[in-house]
This record gives sequence, C-alpha cells and structure tokens, in this order.
Amino acid sequence: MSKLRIGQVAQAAGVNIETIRFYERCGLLADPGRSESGYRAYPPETVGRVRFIKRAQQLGFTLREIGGLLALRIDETATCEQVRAQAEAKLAEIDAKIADLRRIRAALAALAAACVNDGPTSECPLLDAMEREFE
Amino acid sequence: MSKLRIGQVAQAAGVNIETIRFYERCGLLADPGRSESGYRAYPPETVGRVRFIKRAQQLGFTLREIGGLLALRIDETATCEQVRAQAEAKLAEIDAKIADLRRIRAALAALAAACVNDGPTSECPLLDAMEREFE
DNA sequence: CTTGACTCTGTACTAAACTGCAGGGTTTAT
DNA sequence: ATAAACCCTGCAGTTTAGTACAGAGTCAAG
Repeated sequence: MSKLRIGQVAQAAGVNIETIRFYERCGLLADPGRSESGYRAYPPETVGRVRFIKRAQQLGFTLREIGGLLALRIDETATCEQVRAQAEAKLAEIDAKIADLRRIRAALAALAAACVNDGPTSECPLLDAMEREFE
Repeated sequence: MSKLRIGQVAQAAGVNIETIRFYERCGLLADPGRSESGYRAYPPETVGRVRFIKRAQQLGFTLREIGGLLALRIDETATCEQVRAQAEAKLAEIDAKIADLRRIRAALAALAAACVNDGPTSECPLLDAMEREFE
C-alpha cells in the first residue's frame, strides 16, 4: 500500500539513487507513477527487483540479459511456449556457469587444502592445474 | 618449446589481438619476452590463461579480482598461509555465487515446467516468486 | 623483390554501467 | 518561516574492458 520514494528504495536495495533512475531509463524498472508533487512513488516490491538485478549482475549477466529475464514475466503478448523456450536457453547458460564455478572452486579448495607448509607460493602448483583446465 | 606469436594466441583463445596486449598492460599477462625482430613470443600455456580470464569474467569476476586470483600463484614472497586465507575468502564468494545461480536456476526451471498452457505470460507468476527471493 | 599478412608502439575511440553536478522545486522539523 | 533534507530534469564525467586506427617495421610466397 504505502509507496516508497526513490531515496528509500535506493537505501533499502543498497544502491545509489542515480542507479534507480538509470534502471528506469534502461527499461529495467517500469515508470513507478508520481505523487502530486511529481516525486516517483514506488511499490515496495521494487526493492526486491533492484536487488535481483544486482545479484544477477554479480553472476555475470549484463543489464541487457537481465532485461530479457525480467521481460519474460512482463510481455503480455508472449505465449508460454515462447517463454519456455527462452527460459530453457537461459537454463543452459546458467548450468554452464555453475559448472565453471565448480571447477574454479575445486581448484581453489585443493590449493587451500594443499598449502599446509610455510613455503612460498611457487611450491603450490595447483593454480597451474586450474589454468590447464581451460586449455 | 615452440613459442607462439600474438595472433596465434589470440586466435587459439578466441579473443582479439588487442585484448592480449591490453591484458599485458593490466598485468594479467606477464611480459612474454621477444623474438629477435621484437615480436612477442608466448609460451603455449598463455592460451589457457587467457581462456581462464575470459571464463572467470563471464562468472562476474572483474579483471582486478582475476588478477588477485592469478597473483596467488605468482607472488614469491607470500607464504602458503596467506595464500590459503585468500583462497578461502574467494571460496566463500564462489559458494555464494553458486547458491545464487541455483536459486535463479530453480525459478527458471519451475517457470519452464509450469508454462504448459498457451496463455499469456502474466499467468506465470513464478518469476514474481524469484524476485521475492531477493527481498 | 614486391605484395600481403603479420607485428610493433602509441593514441584515440567505444560501449556499458554507473555517478555527479547544476539549478530548480518540495517537505519536514524546529 | 526558514534551514535541512529531500526530490526533479538534463547533461556531463568516470570507470571498466576493450577496439580501432596510424604509421612503421618484418617475414614468407610467388
């Protein structure tokens, strides 16, 4: 019910005010409507959406891709069939990312576990192995 | 043994030649040494390293962070103790990313599975649920 | 022995994603 | 009723991560 002003949204989501306006310009956030005095008046869910955008970004999705994800639930003209196709393409992408992260994770875990002596790093050849993973 | 020239490295790693030189300027790739005529002469492992950088980037690490990862195995003065501490910090970060990806994955999978009718997207409330996950 | 494909340095340009004003109006606490 | 703390638009500046020349040298094939 009670709408939020832009500063409240920004603080709650942990971003700069300008970032909120920037996302609106990019189409990632819909026009929130205005109060009588012309201030943007946001529904509380906006905070969750901004946080979602930030998280997805930290996972390597561009704003354009995130826009694609969000559009899945906005486009009234898309059929579920189209949405499912898009969602499945994204799923494959996400699975690849998870697999890559696990490889890096395994290499780092091995590194951390194997470095028990007090010698210099050059005696820890595990990151070399990690790099070879990607050849 | 047989060294590679910059164009061969770029092609093998699937990046632009300028990107290789850019990574060298940023300290992500060491000075490879030169042939008699002044051409950069790379050891073959360079290809793996460039691919590693690209993959890590697609997972949301900045070049600065990737430099930190790579430095783990280069800094001769660091003790294994320090390396382990850094590696473990990175591990936590990677685990958080994997967890986030899995949440997005689950939401998308549910979306794809549930959209079996031919109605419009607005009847698929699953991405709303995904957003609420991040509140 | 020249043509085409490659490399060099240096500088400048681009795109994405913000971030920060300037110059104005609004709201709220004292 | 006035200062502090908000908000508005519009536009310019910044950072990150490349990309693209220009002008010059190198090398291999025909």
